[in-house]
Amino acid sequence: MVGGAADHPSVLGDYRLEDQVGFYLRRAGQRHAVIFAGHMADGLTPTQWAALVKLAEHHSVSQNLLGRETAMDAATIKGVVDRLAKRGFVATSPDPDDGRRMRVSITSEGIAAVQRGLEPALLITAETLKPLDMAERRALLDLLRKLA
Amino acid sequence: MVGGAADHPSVLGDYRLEDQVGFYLRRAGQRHAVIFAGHMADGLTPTQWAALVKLAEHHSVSQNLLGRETAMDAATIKGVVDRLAKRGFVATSPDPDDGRRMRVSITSEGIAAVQRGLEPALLITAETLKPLDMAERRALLDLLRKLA
DNA sequence: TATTTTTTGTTTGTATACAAACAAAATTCC
DNA sequence: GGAATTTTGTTTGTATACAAACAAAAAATA
Repeated sequence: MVGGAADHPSVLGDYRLEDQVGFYLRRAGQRHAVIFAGHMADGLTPTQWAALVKLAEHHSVSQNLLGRETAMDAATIKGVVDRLAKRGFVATSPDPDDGRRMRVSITSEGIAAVQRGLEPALLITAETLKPLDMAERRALLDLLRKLA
Repeated sequence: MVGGAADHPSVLGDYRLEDQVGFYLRRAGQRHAVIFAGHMADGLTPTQWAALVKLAEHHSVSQNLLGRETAMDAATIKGVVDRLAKRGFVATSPDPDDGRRMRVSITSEGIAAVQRGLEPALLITAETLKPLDMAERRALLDLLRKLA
């Protein structure tokens, strides 16, 4: 007799939600999101923060490229940029050299927001990794990098 | 001179998006979601699948408890249950012993969907973990469990 | 040059995810 | 028994996330 425990329908066999990576990736992501929302300045979301950080490095990139560098597809990055623009952290202008492109650049207010968010950002990463010792943190980062 | 590279504004110091767990948790979750959507039967989403699997184990639980066991808050599990109910995979009824509770149970069609989804589900986990060897898979699961 | 393909951005629709505010029922505490 | 608290579920609003369909511009190719 295999996979037919008395009080469980045999449909699932040995399959358990608690054995699947996807389940834990979702849980870990949720926990991180809560920590992020609890610490970040100006109510910036993880994706908004990612976009601002990239813009602080590049100062000006096309909207889709910004999305690629921050792991967001075209539809998602558009919403993020729109919301950042509405708050004055980012400015958009048509690319004079390419009629398709929308150039996105960070404003001085956006830079100020990055400055306010930097300490919280470090805290967020530290708090997320708090359950792990240093070797485990390195291992997790390595494994996630391989996975993505 | 620290943190002031020539072509980078010094705002960020040593902070890099690519060093933060949150960024990789998001990326890994996205990759898993794509793999999931590419293989799962009946167009079931990860959360819908999680709910169905839990219901296949329990057969009948309250809506909020189902949410807790599948890592969804009250508002989220409601939407998931509503959509599963609309497709006939799940049935809801008021709990006779507790006027607040909504009892959720899996239907025979829901069980059939779980049967159809089981092989894809195993494939999804395998494909997600493909970049890692066996020791790394165990390590990742352990670390994510500690994290969540 | 003309056609095809690719890239870029937009819009719509569906599905998480959570905060906050709310109502109703059950439980706890005095 | 009665009041305060907790639990359960709903609704609204905001923000990802992606598929699919579309349009416009640029690049590649014949």
